[in-house]
This record gives sequence, structure tokens and C-alpha cells, in this order.
Amino acid sequence: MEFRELECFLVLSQELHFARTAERLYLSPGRVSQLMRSLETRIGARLFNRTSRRVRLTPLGERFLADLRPSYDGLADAVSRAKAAAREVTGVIRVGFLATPTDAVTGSVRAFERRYPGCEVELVEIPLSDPFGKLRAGQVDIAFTLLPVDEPDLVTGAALNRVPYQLGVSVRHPLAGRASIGAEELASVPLIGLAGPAPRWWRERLAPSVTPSGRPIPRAGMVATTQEGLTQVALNRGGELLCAPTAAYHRRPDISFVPVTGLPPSILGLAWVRAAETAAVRAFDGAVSEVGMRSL
Amino acid sequence: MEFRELECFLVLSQELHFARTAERLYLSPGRVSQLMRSLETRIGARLFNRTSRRVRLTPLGERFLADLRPSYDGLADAVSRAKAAAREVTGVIRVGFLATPTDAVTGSVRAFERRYPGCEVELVEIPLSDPFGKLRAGQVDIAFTLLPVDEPDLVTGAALNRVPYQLGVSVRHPLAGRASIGAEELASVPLIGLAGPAPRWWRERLAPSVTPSGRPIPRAGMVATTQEGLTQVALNRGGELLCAPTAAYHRRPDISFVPVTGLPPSILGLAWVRAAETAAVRAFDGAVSEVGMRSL
DNA sequence: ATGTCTTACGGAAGACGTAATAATA
DNA sequence: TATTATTACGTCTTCCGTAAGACAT
Repeated sequence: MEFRELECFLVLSQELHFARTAERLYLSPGRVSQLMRSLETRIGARLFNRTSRRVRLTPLGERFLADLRPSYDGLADAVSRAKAAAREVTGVIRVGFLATPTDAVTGSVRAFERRYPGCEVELVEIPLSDPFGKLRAGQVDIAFTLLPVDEPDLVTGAALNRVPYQLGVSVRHPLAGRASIGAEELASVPLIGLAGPAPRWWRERLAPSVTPSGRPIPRAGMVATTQEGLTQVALNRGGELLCAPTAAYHRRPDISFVPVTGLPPSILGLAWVRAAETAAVRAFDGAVSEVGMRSL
Repeated sequence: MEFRELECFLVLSQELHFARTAERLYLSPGRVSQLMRSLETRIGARLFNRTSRRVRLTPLGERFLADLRPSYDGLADAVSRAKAAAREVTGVIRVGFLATPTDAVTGSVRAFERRYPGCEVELVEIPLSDPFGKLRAGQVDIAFTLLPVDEPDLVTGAALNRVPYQLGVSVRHPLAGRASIGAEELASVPLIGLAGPAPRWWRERLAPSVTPSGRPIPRAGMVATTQEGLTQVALNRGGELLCAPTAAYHRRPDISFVPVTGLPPSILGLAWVRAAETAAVRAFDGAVSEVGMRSL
């Protein structure tokens, strides 16, 4: 059963003219002739009575046409419907957020839900220590993360904000009262390290081991989550770098957050697995992108 | 819409295993992977969630499958039905006979009708002067003729008999009383010629212009049909060669038929247009062939 | 470590166009 | 004679297998 032949048969049975059929199918008349010959051989009988002047369906051709047409249309429709469904944004989209549901996150989700009422958002927390695991495991469809991300199997999308870092320290720490500190001063504060399967560059970005100019920063233990880290901070075991909105979210009396100058800003954005990109993922990125445009 | 991809999708959605799918389709697993990737790109979304250990349909894949299956089966069935119909022997077959409906012809038709009661035979006379015109014009589906026939667009089938020629002459002709005559003696009898669109070799076979050894045979006028020829014979304008059964059929008091020795026998057989071969034509040839086998 | 899906690459089948040919009205 | 279907032949796409790679269990 050769599809091209069937397609050609259906067109020729409408046109009853090889040249016009060829035109409609973007073929040469000779090719149409070949295809019909081939189909007739396959079927085992003539489907058209043709001279160089007239083309007519044989009785068998008539029956075959009537038999074939509905199924052919059904097939084409099934493919069209699947394409449409693939473009459709419905069902549930599972969105990962990085440790802390800041306003940027909740605002993005609200914007998406307003724009696509047919699609429900399921928010899933992603630990700092493993920012891409749930993406790759298919447990979330798209995730908020810190840009840039350079993993070959991931794509990054909209960037939502560019915000400064703050250093969380115990209120009893000498820096607790400062209005701000420079990045180079981090060399004097042991930072809480990040454990887990996150790639090296990710761990280095959240808890750098050197200042921008290269001075080593001491390390104070390893934690897997923001809450664990803050607990260590409250116990005055070290400092922890958080972006400003996250710091604001976690404000508490026993911790003081001091703005840090001289560090590249923290960029919140979206990432997803390239091979698992769906219409909903594209739509979420698109909706978030629009919000980001306005807020930047 | 690529057919191979759809076919592969349907099999893979049953097997949920690339290697087994490849086996069923006589393909390599790699090719199956390519095809599915291509289909998913075409649709715009994943149809299977797969790792190297597990293959499962996505929700979209499930819907696509349910949507596609009936139309695909319908298509396959339509082709099957057409193939079956092409093999079927029903309706009307138009059979041409050459000038004279001898017993070989009527016997063949009866044999075919007995064997294929669903197919009606319509007998059409074909003039000696144009043995292939009605075949080529599509006015008959198959025709009795004299073998061998060497026309590029025609096929020959069963040979029914091999019979000697007889020379029809007026009862007043000197040869009228003879028990038989040799082929060389034709040089002394003007033969009635054959007019019309028949090829040269055909006219030469029915009214040769030379004896087997090469002696010229005089010509006595031109006619288009057997009856016209016999009229000329009765008027003693010349002789006419007929095969024995035809001579017997046309026995009349004013004409004497004298067996001719030394000529290759007349062979009655079937011919049809190669491009217009149908199941009925094949069946007719087959049925006649069986009769011929018994009678030879 | 093994079974399974995916990717890269090269060879071969066949899809297609061009142009000459045959046939009809 | 003009129009149209068919055939022959060369080119080029793409189909497909092989084999190596990546990944999950």
C-alpha cells in the first residue's frame, strides 16, 4: 500500500486530467502516469480508462474511490487533530520553583493562569542542591532557575529579573549592622556550602569559593536547602548569599541581610528539557516573558 | 503526512518496544527511532515517553492512536477489497470470434460459462479483414484469432486446435473433384485477396501470394469478409483458403472444399490487449486452455 | 554489566523531472 | 495538427542498515 499512489488516485479521480493532477500535487505528468500504473499493478486491474484525450474511472475505480475517500479523509483529519492538540495548551503544567516562591514566581504563575484558563499550574519546589533533577526526571515540565544555564539537554527561556545579592549573617555577626558590603569582603566570611548533585558551576555561583578578584572565601559546612542554610546562619556558623527577594521572603529576627555590591546580579529565569518541550511549556515561557518585559 | 511514520507509530504503540517494532516492519531499530522522531516533529509534540528501558504512550499519543486506528484500518481494507474485486470474475466479458463461430469457439464459451456462472459472455463477430481493431478499440475484451500473433501491444493465450486448410473453389472449377491438392498447386489457382486494415503478415497468411517453395500465386480481387469471399468463389472468380472447421461450417452446394496438404496448420487461439488484461480475461484464457488441453 | 534507544555515516533504492514518443480528436 | 498520455533515462533525494554511542536498570 503506497500512500503517494492513493493520494494521486484521489486527485486524478477528481481532475480526470494528468497534467492538472500533476500541478496540484507538485509533480510532473509523467510521474502521475507512473504512480497510477504502479497502483493499478498493485490492485491488479485498471482504475482509469484513458486515451490521450479522455480519462474516466472504470467501474472498479468508482467503487475504489467511494471506498477509499472516507478513510483517507479520516486519516488526514486524525493528523490535523493531533497537530492542533499539540499546539493546544490545556491540562496540567508542572512548574518547578527554586526553593523560595518569590513574587516573581507567583506573579508569573498568575499571569499564565489568566492568559490560559484551560491549563492548571501545579507548583513543585526544587531544592537548591539539585536544580535540574526534577526537570530531567520529568517530574516538572518547566522550572524557575538562575540564569545563565549551560546544560546541553536544557533550553532556557524568559529572564524575569536582575536583582542584587544579600548576605545573610547572624545578628550577632560583626557585619550584621552594615548598610552594605563589597564582594571582596566575602573573603572574611565563611560561606555555607551547597551539597548535592548540582553541577560544580552552580554550587560555585551560589556559594563562591573565591571573590571576583580571586581571594579565597572560607567554607562553613554543607547544606542541601535554603532553610538548612538559614538555620546554620542563625547559629552564626557562617554567611549565606541570597538574592534580595529571597532574603526579603525569609526575613527573621535572628538573621540580618546585608546588601552585597560588586557581584554580578542574580537572574531568575526559566529552563526546560529540550526534548520534552510542549505547547504548554512554550506558552508558559511566552506568558512569563511578557510579564518580564513589563517589569524590567 | 508520511504513511510509513503512521504505520510505524501504530505498530510501536502496540509493541512499546523499538526492536520488536523494527522486526515486524522489516526495519532496523534505528530506522524506527528516526521515523518516530520525524512523526513527533511533524505533529509538534511527543507521542511516546521513552527512556532506553521503557516506552509508553503520552496522553496525546493515546488520543492520536484512538483517532488514527479506524481510518488506517479502513484504508487498508479499501485496498484489500479493491484487490479482491480485481481478482473477481463477474459482470460481462465481450469475446470476439473470427468470422465463423466454429465448435471450438462455442465449446470454449460454454466451458467458461460453466466454470464462471457469475460472468456473462457477449459474443462479437470480428471481420477477417481487421482481426485486432475491436480489441484495440476496447470493443471486445478478448478475441479468438489465428496464432501466432506478433503484435507488441497484444498477448496471446491458449491455442485450441491445429487444423488443416481446405481450398474453397466453385464446383465448376477443374480442382472441384480432387480428394486433395498440394500446396504448390496453389500457384495455378487465383486466390481471393483480403482487403482492410489487417497487417501484411495476416493478409499473407490467409491469402498467400507465394507457395511454400516461392512460386507466385495469382490474386483474384479483394474482399473484407468470409461471406464476400465465398460469394466470389461461388462465381468461380477464384479460390479461398479456409481452415477445415470453417469450411465445414460454410458447406454449400455451389462450392467444393478440397483439403490442401503441405501448408502449416491453422491454429486457433486467444489474444487480448496487454494493458487491458482483467481477471475475466485471465479466467477466460484459463478456462479455454483447459478445454484445449483435453481436446489436443 | 547488559539490554535498549539514539546518532552518525555511507550505500542503494526509487522518486522525480526532462524530453522524446505515441496516440487521439 | 494540437493536445495529452506514456516511456526512457539521468539525477538526486531519502530511505535504510551498520556500528558506535548514550542511557537506564
